[in-house]
Amino acid sequence: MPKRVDHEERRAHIAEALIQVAGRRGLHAVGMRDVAAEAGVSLRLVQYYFETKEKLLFYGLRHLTDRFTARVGARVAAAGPDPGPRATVEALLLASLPTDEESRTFHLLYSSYAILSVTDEALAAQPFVDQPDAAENALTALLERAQETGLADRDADARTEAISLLAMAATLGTSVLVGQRTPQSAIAVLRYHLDRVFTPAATPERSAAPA
Amino acid sequence: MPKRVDHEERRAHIAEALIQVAGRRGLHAVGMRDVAAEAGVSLRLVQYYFETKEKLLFYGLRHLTDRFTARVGARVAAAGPDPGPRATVEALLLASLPTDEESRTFHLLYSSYAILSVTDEALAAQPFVDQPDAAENALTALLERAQETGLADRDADARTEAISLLAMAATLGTSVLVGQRTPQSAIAVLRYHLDRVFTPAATPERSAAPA
DNA sequence: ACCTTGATGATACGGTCGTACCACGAAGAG
DNA sequence: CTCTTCGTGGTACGACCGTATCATCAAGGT
Repeated sequence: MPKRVDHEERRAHIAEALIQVAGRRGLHAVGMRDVAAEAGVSLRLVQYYFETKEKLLFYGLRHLTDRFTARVGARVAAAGPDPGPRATVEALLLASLPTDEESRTFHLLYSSYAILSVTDEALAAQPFVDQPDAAENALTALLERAQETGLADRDADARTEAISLLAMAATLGTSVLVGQRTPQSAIAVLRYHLDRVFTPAATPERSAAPA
Repeated sequence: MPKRVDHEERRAHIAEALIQVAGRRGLHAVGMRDVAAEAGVSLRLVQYYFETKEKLLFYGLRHLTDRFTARVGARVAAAGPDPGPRATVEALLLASLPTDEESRTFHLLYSSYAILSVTDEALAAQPFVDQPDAAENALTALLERAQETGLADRDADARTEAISLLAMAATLGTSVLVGQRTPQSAIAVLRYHLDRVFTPAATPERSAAPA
């Protein structure tokens, strides 16, 4: 057999090129030739590793969400060992705001895919629809745990608050993306609601509330 | 001179066709020939009344926002003569949710335009960027007025709450659009926050608070 | 009556896009 | 050594898209 190549690595490299060029010119404007040029390979190779453009786009979406999930996880981990629920939730929400180039690209492309999926049933059947559900469940669990330990308002509805926080983070992110709002003002809005849901109480590290 | 035609009426008709076909197949997929066929005119006429596709798209955006503004106004007016601030705000927010075909199309296309504007500077310079600001200011004023009359929580920050409500309505609308959430659950989330901001107090029609 | 001018139709042109086709190199298997 | 097979390049094809061109019709003004 001739020289064997790691197909998965190649696909990841090409998908990365797709994300880069799509982040600059928009997902709608990217062609196979653009991706090939960005990846530094020939058009034929893009066809070789992804038979069709549709499959390239699907793989690109998967790659995008995987990378972003890892990024959010790293941000949460960077919040420190065993952080309080508030710090965890804040890290989670703020990580999704388009504050740097990578998160900006993610936000733009994820939104583009979501809009595309409304009129493209093949895309709507892709896995990224349950990604928001996972975030919602995780955030709900965090809030419920905070309520049980007395760190969050017990009168609040955890799931509704989780949905609300994620919904706000999404639109605020878009507002930042289109230049209507600054990242700082978006963060301020989110903190406003975190202050409302989380009771000031003791320091987050302490578990016992002083009554 | 030959038969004179109302250009503005023609443009509105063609723009309507653009909105219809874009609502079905997606804004990215619409071509001039599709618009011509939907409007029942020849391709040449679309070129005649809009010299270029870019101008057609710009006009379509304007037409879309105008129609939607009128729709929201009608919804608010339908809330009854001199309704309470809560009823007005609720009508405002619920009118933007994609609950029927027209609002669904609006939400899809407005989002498409917004995403396009991130990578298309000519589109970013279009007027629709200040539309959200107007809604934000109007909603802020409504909340402040409610606070002054004792109908809303005075400890809340009116502008932040206005931003939050609009942000939630936007993302919740998108969630409904992609089929992730039902309109009812979206409405429930919005009502949850309205219940929080607006004090139960007296009936909205009465102006004097009992305390 | 004629001529100007706005409105409309049919069609052609250049470009781009996704995909298909064909050919060649290179590396292990026999 | 040769042959099979994976990887790769170059290029052509057919379709579509936005735009431009040419021609025709119709309705007033003079």
